Amino acid sequence: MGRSPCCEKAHTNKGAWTKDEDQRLINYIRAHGEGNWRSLPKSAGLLRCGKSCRLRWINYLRPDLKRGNFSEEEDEIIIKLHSLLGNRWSLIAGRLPGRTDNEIKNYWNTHIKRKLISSGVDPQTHRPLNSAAAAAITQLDFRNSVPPAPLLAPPSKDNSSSADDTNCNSTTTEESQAPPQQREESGGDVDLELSIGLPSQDKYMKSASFNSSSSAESKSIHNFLWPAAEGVVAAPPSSMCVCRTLGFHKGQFGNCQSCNGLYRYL
DNA sequence: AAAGAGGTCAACCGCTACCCA
DNA sequence: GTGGGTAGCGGTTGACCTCTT
Repeated sequence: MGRSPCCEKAHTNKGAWTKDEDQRLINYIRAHGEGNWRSLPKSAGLLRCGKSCRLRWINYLRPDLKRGNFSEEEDEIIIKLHSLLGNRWSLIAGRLPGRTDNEIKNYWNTHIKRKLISSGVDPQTHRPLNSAAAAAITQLDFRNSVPPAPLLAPPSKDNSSSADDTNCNSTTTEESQAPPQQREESGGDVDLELSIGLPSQDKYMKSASFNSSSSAESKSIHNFLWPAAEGVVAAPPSSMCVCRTLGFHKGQFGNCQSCNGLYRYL
């Protein structure tokens, strides 16, 4: 029962990669490009599972990887994005050029979590630790009713659950990965105003979240991340653009009145 | 110096979404 | 519309490293 394994485990190496294996993989990808991971090991002369090759390349060998310590700025970005996206490491990584989802995930678990805890912030809810219990309860409530404010919405201190929010709503089916509720009253919290650029949208276009049909999860991510960078026109899949009801007309470009992002209403 | 504890991170695993015939 | 193959994701593991006693 179940699927056949992605490779013949009896004939594949596991564990740490050797320099020779790395070099073979690098050489092969330089010559043929990424993709077709299943057949790559054989073609490259590697006794590895395709999955393993892909991971090794993406997380370690890719030439555009930054590696090295995370800067304070990166820390802040990760914290902000995590507060909005939860454990969507690949999406978070997409906003940090040169960083991989695995790297960020590890960094989060080993450094940032601790940093937040030591500063009295719950790393899951991003709320002050002493109100974590209350936050958990509120979060459940929010999933059923009150959505969080969108990512780039102008700070609105007095309308935490306005009608606009209802249109740009965000729900998720994944309990453990639900974006924590935006806090509107927690003064000492992490500043959520995110003013970083969008280096590339390719990743989002390709990501499962964006390609999937209009799930609530997709709406959430689109709503948070799609607003275009300066000079960039974003054209989110129509099924996801929950903001279009807020002032767009079909075929037009414009700013979402709720999240202030640049959209095209398809 | 040695041993144990704790931290780090590369790699693996299992699941899901997507693509295409 | 369906099912198989594939890619990608997030969680977990375990080997290795560093620190502490």
